[in-house]
Amino acid sequence: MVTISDIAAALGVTPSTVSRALSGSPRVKEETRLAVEQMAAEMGYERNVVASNLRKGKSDIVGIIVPRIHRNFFSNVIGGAESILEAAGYCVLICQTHERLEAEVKALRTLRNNQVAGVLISHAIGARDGKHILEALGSHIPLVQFDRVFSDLPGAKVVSNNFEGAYAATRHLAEQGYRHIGTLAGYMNSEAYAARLEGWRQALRDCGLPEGEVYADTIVRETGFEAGLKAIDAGCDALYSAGDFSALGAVEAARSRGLRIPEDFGIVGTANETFTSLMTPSMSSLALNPFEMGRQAAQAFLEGADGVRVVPMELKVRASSSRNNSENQIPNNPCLK
Amino acid sequence: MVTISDIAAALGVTPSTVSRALSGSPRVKEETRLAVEQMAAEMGYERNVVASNLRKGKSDIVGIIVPRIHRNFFSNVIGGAESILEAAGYCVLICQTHERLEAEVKALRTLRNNQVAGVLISHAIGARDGKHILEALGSHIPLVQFDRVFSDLPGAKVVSNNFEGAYAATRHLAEQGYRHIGTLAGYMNSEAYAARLEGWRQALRDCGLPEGEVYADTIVRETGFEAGLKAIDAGCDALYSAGDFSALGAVEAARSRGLRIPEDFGIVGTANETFTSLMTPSMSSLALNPFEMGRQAAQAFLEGADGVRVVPMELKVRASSSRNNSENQIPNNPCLK
DNA sequence: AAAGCGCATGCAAACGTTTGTATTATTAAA
DNA sequence: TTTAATAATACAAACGTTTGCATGCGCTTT
Repeated sequence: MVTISDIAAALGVTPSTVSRALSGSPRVKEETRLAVEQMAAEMGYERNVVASNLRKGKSDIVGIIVPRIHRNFFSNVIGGAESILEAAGYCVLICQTHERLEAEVKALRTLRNNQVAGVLISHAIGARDGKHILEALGSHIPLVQFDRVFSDLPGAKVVSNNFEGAYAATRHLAEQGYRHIGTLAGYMNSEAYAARLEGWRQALRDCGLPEGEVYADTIVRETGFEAGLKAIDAGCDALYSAGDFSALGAVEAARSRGLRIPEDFGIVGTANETFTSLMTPSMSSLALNPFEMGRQAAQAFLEGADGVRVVPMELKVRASSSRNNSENQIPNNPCLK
Repeated sequence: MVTISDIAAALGVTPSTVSRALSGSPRVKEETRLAVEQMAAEMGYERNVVASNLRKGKSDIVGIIVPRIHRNFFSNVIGGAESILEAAGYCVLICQTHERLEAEVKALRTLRNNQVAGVLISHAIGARDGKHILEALGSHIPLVQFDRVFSDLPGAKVVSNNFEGAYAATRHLAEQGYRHIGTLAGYMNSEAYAARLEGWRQALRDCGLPEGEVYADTIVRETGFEAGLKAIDAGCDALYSAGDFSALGAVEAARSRGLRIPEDFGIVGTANETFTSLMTPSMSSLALNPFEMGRQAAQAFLEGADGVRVVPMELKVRASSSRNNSENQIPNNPCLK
């Protein structure tokens, strides 16, 4: 491997001059810089980033910690963050926690030990608060949280307008003539899920509908199925689900009870997973905007800005909630596109 | 940050002894090791891996380069590799190429500059051969290729039994009584797709069916739709598709021509994407075993072994190819479970 | 008792870069 | 022409770890 010393020797200058020339310091003559650059190219020099990182005390790596990369949402966040970070000369190191707190702590340790320039994180369900996070990461590495955030942690946060989104979804169900709208809620230690629950609740109130059933901690297909059965037996004719997989379970529950969708039973999920548009009937879903959230998180890191950024959600109306009862339409639903 | 020198000073020994103690060298007394470990824990020491990497000339990072992380296949490969590598004390750095050769080359450069311990890669469609790869990565970093491999590159390779899998899928269609079976093939510069094409061809021969239509370079939904229309117009009553998304497109094409699935038109995709089991009718698919491929790739890296490892595929028979024409069943199809 | 050996540790040089300070060459001002 | 100021480069010390070689000590062997 060719080093700056090799280049320096070849040109009869010192390594420091070469270093400065290559990093664009104004302390070298233009002529020298050109000579250095040409020689570097000629000799096939590439900067040893490990040495550089050691000396500078930080690297050009940004860590991204997510529960699972194969979730559409997270892989798109990563894509969005990557698009910004790559352009800014960073490379990204991706860690999965599989929803386990220990894995999250371990990932933070690993990133700290690698002296990453910053960390973008969406917490594992297993994480209850921000204490461990700060302890594991230390306080001098910039931290940006997205989607699943802890308000007690410092640094920037990027979230969806979960309240407004769930409100719009629920209101849409009401417009379609459903009158007994329950919800498949997520984990209540997550602010995002809590906000969706409140949005659902508020929409019911505003539409003059009775309080609906809440089925908490239903995130996956299986629990969605079970909760779906319970909801149907309790008399629900529609569900707003805070997740798509649980919504899918509920669809199967409705089918197993012989209900037609959307005629007898309506459903709106959340996250706009790929399968929602491919299944039959296609499923309405409250889409997050993960790519934009990733972009915003990366921007927040680059700018070193604190504060909360809100990325709007968008309701994708599909077959599972489209009864077309136009007489029930509530005009001017602001969130409905 | 506390360093080994701090620990050494606190104990009245030298940094070298501390270093040896912490890395489990047999050259320190058991007693000393204990004292060092206790002091390290007490002072909250954590090894500076950047410095360590610089000195050792390599890191504990393994790079994984894939076209897109959100593809089910790749995210599962990553999961499999992670499960092995993490246990072995490595952490993984994931890079996406978005199917672009330049991005692949850039990722390899980045990994090399970070002195990763090894690279696991599945090539971008844009990559034509292994020349650029070796040039960008250098020759002293172990390289393991999976799924999309170039035989002209050194190092281990992990592939599916594409020929046998496609053979089984096609034969299954023949068993179900389909008589005019075309194929939606992938890109022919990929050995995996080429092998699937041959498996399809061989199955037709062995089943005494006429040569079928080949629609190459159809990988995505749109091209699958167009090729599907052509296939139907050409008289096909079934398709083996080398991808699931193109198979989905073909399903939509059949629908648009008023054909019933599976009664009038049969289809088997490849990859077993999530949506295949969720759509209606559910789609048969030739499942890859990505998690196992990831495990094998990681193992190959750890063992430093060259050679090719073959991971078997599994045909998932679902509604899109199930006419239940039992009189046409070919007994003892070895690949059919 | 001297020589030989093995064990535990110390010493010091690396790994390749960055950067504060010192030095020299160049130009401008007096 | 001398002096001051500035530009360009050189010098050298870091960053924290690892590791070959040297050292010293206590023990066995002849």
